[in-house]
Amino acid sequence: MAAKKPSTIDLAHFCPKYENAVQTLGKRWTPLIIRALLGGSRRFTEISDYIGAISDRLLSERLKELERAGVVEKRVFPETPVRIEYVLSAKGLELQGVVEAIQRWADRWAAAGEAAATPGRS
Amino acid sequence: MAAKKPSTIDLAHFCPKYENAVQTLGKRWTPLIIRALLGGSRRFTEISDYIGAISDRLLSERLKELERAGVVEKRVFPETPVRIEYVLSAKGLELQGVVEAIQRWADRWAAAGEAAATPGRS
DNA sequence: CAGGATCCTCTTTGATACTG
DNA sequence: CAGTATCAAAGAGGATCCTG
Repeated sequence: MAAKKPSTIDLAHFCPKYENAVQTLGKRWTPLIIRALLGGSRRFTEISDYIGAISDRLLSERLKELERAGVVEKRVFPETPVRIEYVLSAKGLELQGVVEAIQRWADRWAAAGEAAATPGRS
Repeated sequence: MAAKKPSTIDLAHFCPKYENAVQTLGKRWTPLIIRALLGGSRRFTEISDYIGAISDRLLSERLKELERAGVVEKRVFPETPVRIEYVLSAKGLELQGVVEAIQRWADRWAAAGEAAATPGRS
């Protein structure tokens, strides 16, 4: 079993936009980065601290991806030493709805099906 | 650079629920599987056809993960040959909000920042 | 501070083949 | 039909060292 037939069920489904979005947002750390930036512009180290366990390499990589996707903007302040801040673009800000939807779902179903779960804040 | 300071920004942020949800939903193919099942119960092959490029091994793996997470239920009909259908649980059905949020975002920002993009349906 | 460059390891994925 | 088993290749992730 592996052949790809044209499919039996109606395919009013193929949605490159959705798949694209999922691919952009679904990578590891990305949702956390978005969440970190919803609070306003942040510096590299702040985001890193916020997330905690991410490596510099990955954070750098994700930020670049998000920049390319037009979700995040990078602001460079020519001070000394240079200060750099990341902020959500208009496109990025609208992700708040997605983040909230996930949050609501997570809150509602916390521990329902998984381990007893930690009382952790939401 | 790697030290973990208590962080400068306020951390009313640590949210295991959100992270958990993201981890469950963020794996490759999962969002597509959810989407496939929002249309009702589907058989293994139907989901496979719907998604198109997923391998049996992966689909099987994802379905089991989703079952464990309480998002999907497996129905076995003791016919001959046996028929098996997958359907979203109550918990899974509530993911519609998440899917829609992503969908709205994707539609609004299609191709804004990425390649010209295909005209593909949403 | 804000990363870039490397190296190396652990997963994930995708073919393929086989089963009840 | 509905998977499971196996395996090799690809990719993601982490740690470390190094700049401007």
